Amino acid sequence: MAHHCCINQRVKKGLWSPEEDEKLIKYISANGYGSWNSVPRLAGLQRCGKSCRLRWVNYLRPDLKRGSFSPQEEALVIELHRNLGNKWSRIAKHLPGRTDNEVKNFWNTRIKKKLRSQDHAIPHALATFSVTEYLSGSEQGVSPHVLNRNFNLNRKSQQDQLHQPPPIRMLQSLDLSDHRILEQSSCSPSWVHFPPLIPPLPNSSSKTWSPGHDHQTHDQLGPNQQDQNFSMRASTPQSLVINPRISEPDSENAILAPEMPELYEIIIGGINVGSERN
DNA sequence: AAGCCTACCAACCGCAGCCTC
DNA sequence: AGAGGCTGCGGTTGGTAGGCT
Repeated sequence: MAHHCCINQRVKKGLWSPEEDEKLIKYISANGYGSWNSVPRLAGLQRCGKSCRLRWVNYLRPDLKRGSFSPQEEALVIELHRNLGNKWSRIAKHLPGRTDNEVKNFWNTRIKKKLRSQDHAIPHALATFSVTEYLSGSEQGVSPHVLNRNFNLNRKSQQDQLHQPPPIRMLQSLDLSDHRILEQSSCSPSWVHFPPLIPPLPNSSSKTWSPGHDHQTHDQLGPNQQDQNFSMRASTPQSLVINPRISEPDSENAILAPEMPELYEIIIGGINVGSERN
């Protein structure tokens, strides 16, 4: 059955052309998105609204992080999946710049296989030292240096993988059930944080983003992605009204991490012990 | 060089849930 | 209360690139 938004429309399917992307970007840049169903008509696209939304959310959004998952993201995905199951959107909320689709693909293509190949599904690092454990340990004042000793970290190689700025905030959009789950696993959300991939919104009430902040690491982008990034910069105004329906992380409630100097090294070190990245 | 295999990922599909009337 | 519209989510598919034989 055709989706209701596609009924009575001659809609195109399949991959998006650069021209279509450009149209969608231009339209949303100028108007924001209120009703996805009206977007294709108003933007001059022969797509259904659902397809437009998906394209925007998964690919064209300016705050997306492209490129492969970092080891710390991988660790977080594994940990969150352990707690949340296949709740990709909820997992993705904890990974700024990543979409549910991206997380899902990442899980299905990489982690699942990796875990399967390593008896009992848990990478060495997480089997012996999970994010949760570290986090709860940190709260109890366990020195990262002690942990570093245990994992025999190679700081140089870790630094090479760290293309992230210092940690700032994470789990800022946790809902209550997420909090409960993390509490059950003795993990305090206030300690789970991650380098920001997009500039934090100025405040929670203004639903705007500024494409002027270009945080993408261009050398990680494929040619098509670079083109699209270029398009974004070329055509996007300084601010854009985002549909209020889309829930933004609540900056008011965002928990700023006080300091987490070596979390990355610890997680990365652990992961590198148990598995190699490709 | 050609064919096959595998990994990856963009996009689609169908359903559930929310909202409005 | 319930019907219809819409959005978001999770599962799945299909195309493509790269490696191997």
